[in-house]
Amino acid sequence: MTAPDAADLKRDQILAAASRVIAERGYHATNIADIARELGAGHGTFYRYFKNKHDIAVQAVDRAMRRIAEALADEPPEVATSLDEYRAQVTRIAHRLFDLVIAEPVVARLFFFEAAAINRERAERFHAALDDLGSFTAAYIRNGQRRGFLRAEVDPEVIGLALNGVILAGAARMLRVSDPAAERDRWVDSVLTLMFHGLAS
Amino acid sequence: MTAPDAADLKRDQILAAASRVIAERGYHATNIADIARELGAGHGTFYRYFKNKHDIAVQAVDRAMRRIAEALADEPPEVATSLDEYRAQVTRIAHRLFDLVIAEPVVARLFFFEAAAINRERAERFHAALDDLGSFTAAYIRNGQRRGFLRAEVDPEVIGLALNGVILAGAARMLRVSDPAAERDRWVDSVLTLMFHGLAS
DNA sequence: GCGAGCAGAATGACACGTCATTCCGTGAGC
DNA sequence: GCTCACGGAATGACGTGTCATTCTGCTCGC
Repeated sequence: MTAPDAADLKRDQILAAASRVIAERGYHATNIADIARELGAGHGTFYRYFKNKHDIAVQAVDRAMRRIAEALADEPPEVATSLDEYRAQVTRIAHRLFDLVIAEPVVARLFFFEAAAINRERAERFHAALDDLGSFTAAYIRNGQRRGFLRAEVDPEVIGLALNGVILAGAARMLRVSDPAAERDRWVDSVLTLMFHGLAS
Repeated sequence: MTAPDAADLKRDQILAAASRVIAERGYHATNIADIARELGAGHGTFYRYFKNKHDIAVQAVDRAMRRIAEALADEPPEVATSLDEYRAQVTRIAHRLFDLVIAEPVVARLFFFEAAAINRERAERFHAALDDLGSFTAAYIRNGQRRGFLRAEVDPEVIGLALNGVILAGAARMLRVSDPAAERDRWVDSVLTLMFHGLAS
C-alpha cells in the first residue's frame, strides 16, 4: 500500500467513525474525544486528517447527501409516457429511498436529522437540497401534465415540496420502528394511492 | 401591581426575548448574553427566573407547542358526515395552521425547527408530538372511512403521518418566501386536490 | 543481517477560549 | 435601616485545538 492510499484509508476510517457517532448522538452532543474513542485512536490523530470538528461533520453530511442523490439517479423525469409507467417509476424510487434508509441508517440520520443541525448556514444548505429534490419531483409532474396523464390544475412546485415532506416523514418513521420493511410496504401502498387517486371514495 | 404579577410579567418578558433569539439564531448558537441583550437587562437576572439555558429553551418550545395545539382545537374528527364537510374542515385547519405560521413566525420556528434541536430527549418528544398529530389526522380518516366518503383501502396511520410531512414542508416554505399569503393559497389549493383526488387525470 | 538515523504518524498533556452560571456590590422601594 | 432585585464582573467547567514528545517503519551503511 502506498502512502497516499494508507492516508486515504485512515481518513475514511475516521470519517466512518465520526459518521456513526454523530448519527447516534447528534452533532452538538458529539465531541472529538467520542470520535477518537470510537476509532480506537488518539485524539490528536483526528487533526492530522481533518481541520476541525465542523469540517468533519460537513464532510460526513455531504457524503450522506451524495449517497441519497445516488439513490435517485437513473430515473429521468421525462421518460414516463403513461400513468402506469410513472407509477412504476415512483414505486421504484420510493423503494430505493426507503430501502436505503433501512439498510444505511447512519446515512439516513445524517441526511434527515443532522444536515440541518450543525449551524444556520448548513440548515439553509439542507433546505436548498430539499428544494432541488422538490424541483426534481416537479419535473416529473410537469412531464405527466404535458403528456396528459396527470391533472393539469395542480402546481408542480407545491406538489414536489409536499412530496418531500412525505418522504421525510416516511424516513423518520422507518428509522424508529421495529419492522422497517413492513412499515415501508405500508407506506408505499397507502402513499401511492393517496398520490395518484386521493382519499375520496 | 402585586409582586407575583410583576414577577410573572418579568418572566414572560424574558421568555419572549429568549423565544425571539432562539428562533432567530437557533438554540445552539444562542447564548445567555444574547438573551440578556435582547431583553435590555443584566445577564444574571436571567437566573432569577429560569433555572438555566436548557430550562428556558424547553419552556419556549413547550409554549410554542401549546400554541400550535390551540390552532387545531375546535375541529372534532367525528363531525364531518360528507366529503364536502370534511374538505371544508381540512381547509379551515390548513388555513388556521398556515396563518399561524405567517402571523407568528417565532412560534413556528420554535416548533418546527428548534423543538427537536435542543437534545436527543427533546427530539424524541417532538417526534412523539408529531405522532400525536398524525393520530389526530388518522381519526379524521377513519371517520371518513366509516361513513363511506373516504376510500377504505388506505392506512389511516400512514396517511396521518404523511400529511404531517406535508404540513412541515408547507410551514418551512411559508417561513422562507417573500409573499407567504400567496404561497399559502397555492399550497392549500394544490394540496387539497392532491389529498382528495390525487394526481391522476 | 543489524543497527543507526530519519521522517512522519500518533499520542495525550496542556493551553486556550468560550460561555453557562454564580457571586457580590449597589441602588431602589418600603 | 432592611430587603430584594439587578447588573455585570468573576469563576470554573468543558471542549477544542496545539504541540512537544514518543513511536514506528523504512532506508542506508557497515
